[in-house]
Amino acid sequence: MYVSQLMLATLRDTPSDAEIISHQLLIRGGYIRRVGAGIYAYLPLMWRVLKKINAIVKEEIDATGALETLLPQLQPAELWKKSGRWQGYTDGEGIMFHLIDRQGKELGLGPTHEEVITSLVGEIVNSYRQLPLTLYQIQSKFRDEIRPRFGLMRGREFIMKDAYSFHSDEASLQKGYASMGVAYRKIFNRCGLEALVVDADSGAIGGSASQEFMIASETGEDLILTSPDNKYSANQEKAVSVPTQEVPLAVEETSIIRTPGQSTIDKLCAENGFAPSQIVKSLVMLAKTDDGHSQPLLLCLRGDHELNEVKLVNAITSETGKTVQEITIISPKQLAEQGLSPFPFGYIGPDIDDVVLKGAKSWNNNFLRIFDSSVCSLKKFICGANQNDKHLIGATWETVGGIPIKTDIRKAKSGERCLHDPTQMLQERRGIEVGHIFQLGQKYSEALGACFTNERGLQEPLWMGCYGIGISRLAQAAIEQHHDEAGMIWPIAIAPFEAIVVIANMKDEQQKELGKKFYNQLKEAGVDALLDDRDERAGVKFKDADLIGIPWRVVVGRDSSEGKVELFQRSSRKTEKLVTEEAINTLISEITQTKPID
RNA sequence: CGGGGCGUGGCGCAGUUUGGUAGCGCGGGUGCUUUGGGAGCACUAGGUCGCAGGUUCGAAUCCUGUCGCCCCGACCA
Repeated sequence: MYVSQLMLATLRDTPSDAEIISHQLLIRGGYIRRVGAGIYAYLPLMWRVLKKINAIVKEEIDATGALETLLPQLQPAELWKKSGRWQGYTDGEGIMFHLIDRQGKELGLGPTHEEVITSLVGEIVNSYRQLPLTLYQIQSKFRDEIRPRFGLMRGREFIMKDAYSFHSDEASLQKGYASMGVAYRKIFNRCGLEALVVDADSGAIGGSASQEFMIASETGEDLILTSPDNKYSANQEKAVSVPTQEVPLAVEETSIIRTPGQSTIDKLCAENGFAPSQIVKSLVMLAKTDDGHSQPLLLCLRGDHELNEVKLVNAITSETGKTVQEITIISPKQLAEQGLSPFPFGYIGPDIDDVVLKGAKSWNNNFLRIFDSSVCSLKKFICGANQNDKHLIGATWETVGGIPIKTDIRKAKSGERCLHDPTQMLQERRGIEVGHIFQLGQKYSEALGACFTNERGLQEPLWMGCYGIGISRLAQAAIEQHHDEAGMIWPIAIAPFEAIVVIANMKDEQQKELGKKFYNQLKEAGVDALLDDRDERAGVKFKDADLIGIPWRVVVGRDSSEGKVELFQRSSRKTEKLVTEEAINTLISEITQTKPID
């Protein structure tokens, strides 16, 4: 490919709406253009990168025995109603774009494909003899993100590889899940990326075991906790730890103290010399469930801990059997709307009476009380006295009415001890989620009636796994991980071109001729080469080559009269002057070395 | 959804406070010079200032509405 034919559109200025470096470089390098919020066009350079990633993904996923398909993006609502996800995905914070067609039928634009694939396989597969079976596809997905950002990182339309496996029993599912995990490691490896595997919450997709593949990056939206021995790593949403020891409260009697204006943990501690770990923090929140009910929550945590909303949602689900759509803090305004008297915010205790909810217009009339495990082990503590400007000091769980539901709803954080080895402390890093694998179990097959006949001749819902890779996100994450001041530095396996031949001065016939000859030889050797034949100054061409991140650059310039060219490696910035033949041989062997052996 | 900010040639921005009929840099085109790290000079094209109303002799500028986009937050009372 000649650069003059490439529609290369590099920008000198950094676009004002791009926040992170990878996003800026993608736009400056002419890889993508924004079409709308969270909607991007992949320009020719980008499409080449995506195709290279796709090829690697296909090879590795094919190698697991999976079959490639292409499923519809436009999906009837009734499928989603069957699985029970329509409401959650379209109401409130729902993420699915949806519409009504001219017949008045509801349709959704696929954010994921469990429903379609499950009902499809359920229709086609009848017997355990046809299992296991894995199908996958690479295509655009649509998600109406609350807030699209960072270019391709969180777009509303993005490219994803999704695979679904079907099994006749759990053991087979676990085997399939494991082999997909191995394939994922190979994929990220081959793409030249350092990926971390972490335990994860399965979130809206559901299911049991689940792991995420993270590209370590400061700009990542996820917080990861790892142990120094690397035996434990988890997304903070899921992470567990041994809480730090609390400061014991040396108080004999239970008493009420006046604490005006001390409605926060910080103020309370500052005024009275308390330690945050001696305080029981009581939060009142509201959970909207998929059956349309609003359930008030009373949550207790140690003063030095933070609520993990993901764990909370899971706790509510396992306690009530209902799916939580949304959790919000209860505001004075909401209380007024419910016709309730104001709560003593900032002074609420674990034993606040359900009476305060009596007469609520649309809420349940009792609190669902969930206490974090670590708060429950406090012998004596300080908590709100359920009256404005008053706290209870020296309280015990007996004096505040005992412990209702006790579970883990706390965020683990760095510096806390690991469960598997208490001598190790958790460390924090940020990551970009590029892959996620789940053992779904029978959740979807049950809901959609996708059954097979098992060895005993009985009908049984299919055992399922699902496995995603964000292709377009992965491409951008690669830049986040590989760049310098001058621009991108693509890992060679996913670079749009492997080498660029720069003719320094197009007016010099000798350079021009040698450059083209060199380029043609590279092409013949199977190298993905680019020839910069533009009538630009050499400096411009160097800047562009650096910016768009081509791994190897060959400069045919002033030394061409002696039959010499310059070989430049983008990643190491090393330059070598070589005679033409030697340069070609060196380059070809460097490039073919890094290609996988088929 | 809450808070903040921004919409002015293709891109990045100034001008808005104090209304007077639009400017700078980059980019584009032409010509000459230059030719190894985003060249120089000259000429040139390109904008009904997001959109719709209103105020005014006169609106990019003031008022009202509306649309779009960006950033922060949406968890500790």
